[in-house]
Amino acid sequence: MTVSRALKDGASIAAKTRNKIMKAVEDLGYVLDQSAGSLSSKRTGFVAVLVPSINNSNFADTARGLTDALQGSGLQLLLGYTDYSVEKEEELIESMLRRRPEAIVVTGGRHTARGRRLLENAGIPVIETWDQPAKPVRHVVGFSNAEAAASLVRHLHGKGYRKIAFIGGTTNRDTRGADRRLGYERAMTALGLKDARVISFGTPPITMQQGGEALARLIEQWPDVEAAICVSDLSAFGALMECHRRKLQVPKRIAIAGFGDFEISRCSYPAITTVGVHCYDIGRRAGELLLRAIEGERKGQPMAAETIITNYAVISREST
Amino acid sequence: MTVSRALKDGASIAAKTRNKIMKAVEDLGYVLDQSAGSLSSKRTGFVAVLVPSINNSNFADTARGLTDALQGSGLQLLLGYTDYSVEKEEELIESMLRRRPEAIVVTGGRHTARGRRLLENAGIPVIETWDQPAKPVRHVVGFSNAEAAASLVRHLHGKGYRKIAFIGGTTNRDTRGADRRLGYERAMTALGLKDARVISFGTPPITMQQGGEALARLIEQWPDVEAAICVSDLSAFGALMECHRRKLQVPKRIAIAGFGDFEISRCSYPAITTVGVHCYDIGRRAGELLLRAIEGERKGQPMAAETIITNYAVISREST
DNA sequence: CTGTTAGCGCATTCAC
DNA sequence: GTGAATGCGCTAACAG
Repeated sequence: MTVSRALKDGASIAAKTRNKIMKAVEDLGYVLDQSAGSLSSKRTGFVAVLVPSINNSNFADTARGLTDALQGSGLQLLLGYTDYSVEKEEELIESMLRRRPEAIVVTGGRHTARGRRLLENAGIPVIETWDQPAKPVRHVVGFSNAEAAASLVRHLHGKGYRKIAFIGGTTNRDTRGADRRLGYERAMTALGLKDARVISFGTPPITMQQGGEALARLIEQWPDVEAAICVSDLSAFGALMECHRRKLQVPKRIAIAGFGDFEISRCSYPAITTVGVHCYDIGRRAGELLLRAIEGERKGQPMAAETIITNYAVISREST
Repeated sequence: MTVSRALKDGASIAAKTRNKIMKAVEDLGYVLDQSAGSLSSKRTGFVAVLVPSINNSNFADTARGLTDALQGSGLQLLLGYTDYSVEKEEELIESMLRRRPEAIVVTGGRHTARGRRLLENAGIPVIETWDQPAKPVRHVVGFSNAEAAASLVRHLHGKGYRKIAFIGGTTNRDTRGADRRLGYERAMTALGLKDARVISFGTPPITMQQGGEALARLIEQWPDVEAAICVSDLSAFGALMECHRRKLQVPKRIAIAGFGDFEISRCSYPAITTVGVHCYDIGRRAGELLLRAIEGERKGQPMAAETIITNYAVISREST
């Protein structure tokens, strides 16, 4: 018991005893066993985080925001990749819960029925991010992808563009991508622009290269198109480079816009108009929310459900 | 005990008993507690993985390769970000070991003295990746960054370039970046090109934007430069876009090359010459190696140290 | 195929 | 400031 205390921080131990213990620890190469500690104390120090993917995506920034927020709290991320599938998400929720995380962060508000049930009954704080679900499980840190995309449509409309197309993936697996398309369609209708031009190409998340190929199709199918909104900056960049190859002037001949404000859209030439969505902040604020929620649980005073809507803004650049 | 068995896969349980148990599990919303299981069975099912960063970097691909390799093995990644610092790495090694991972994967062969000691005494398989250490702790999956960079220099030399510059970060924190610069310098000397032109700009990992700014400096300092090798594709892309802005023709006026074969170098216009390094495969093969090593440990037959050198190759594209 | 016993390595709780 | 007893929830090992 004395050793256990010596290895904690805020315990009262005689300096002499502590030194003796520390020397033994050093000599033996002793390392605390946290699984045993967790079992006994009922605190695992884990936070489960489920993201669709971590490669070339905004979610990497969100994960970093979370990591930073949890810095020094003694909590550790348990990261899982759903690969944009709610079925995979369900499996992951279950396997994560076996590790007894003290909170769980998921991406989006769509889950399988069982996945949702698992979340609801987990007995730990749940945070849904990157979305604004109609019926959240509990806490939310996100924004409406549909509304964000709509605001981009209105922005382009305000600049005089009328024949505006949307480039996205073929399925609705990427629910945020699907929401963006929905927002595009609604905004077009609301503006009296009847002929929505949607190119669906590639399994989400669509790559730079697929963005380029989609642009080729777009030009072929609707040669009179004036502007293309891409489901993400990566595909927008691919589309932009395809324009370079085809000697289509951007934005003179065709305007290109993306979504997400990746570094690439800031640095590319021309720089790409996009919707900035504060990926890092979503993680950061989710982390802060979660710290308060865990604190509440430990004290036996569960936190009331909280919804944080993060900002987004159209960032107008040279490509439109 | 019967319940415990019913929830495993390969146990012999009467179908009737199993159904009864499963029903109770469903009704109660029971979820196994794996920390308790780990304590008892001495298998945590964790694999610790330390990478410098996961944002916009090759390491995200390596992590994905590892994830894929471990798919279905029941092992779960415990990911940590060292932020390119060996001190942070040391801390992370220690905190990871408290979780009793069954293996640990680190990036690079440079560690603090204590970090190395912790790895050596951990009593689990250790894999160093992304490097070819002179004295590995145990297993290695990587390649020589210096040699890879040197081969790029020789490639450019073969194409007729002589005034070849190197753009990298200011410090040696990014040891792989530092190795690449070293390889560049050695190769220049070996080719009889005495005047190495090194631009050090920005804290590693250097961003697209910093790549652009570094190019501006390069042109200013050595207007006669013929080719620039950038420490990574991201900075190469930034440099390329800066050339666009300054109306410097690539590769006519100046050639640009990167490192890492990110998607961006394939898709940008002009496409960027780079060194392909199989990031995903490093993870994948580390994962496979680690599965064998863990299997060996469980059987009490530790695996002999193994070194897997992964391929790299100069990929010549339009930018040179 | 099912059940009993024991113990994994800690932290909680209480006694001194 | 230190220590003894106890149990966290599971699985290994063995018995039946």
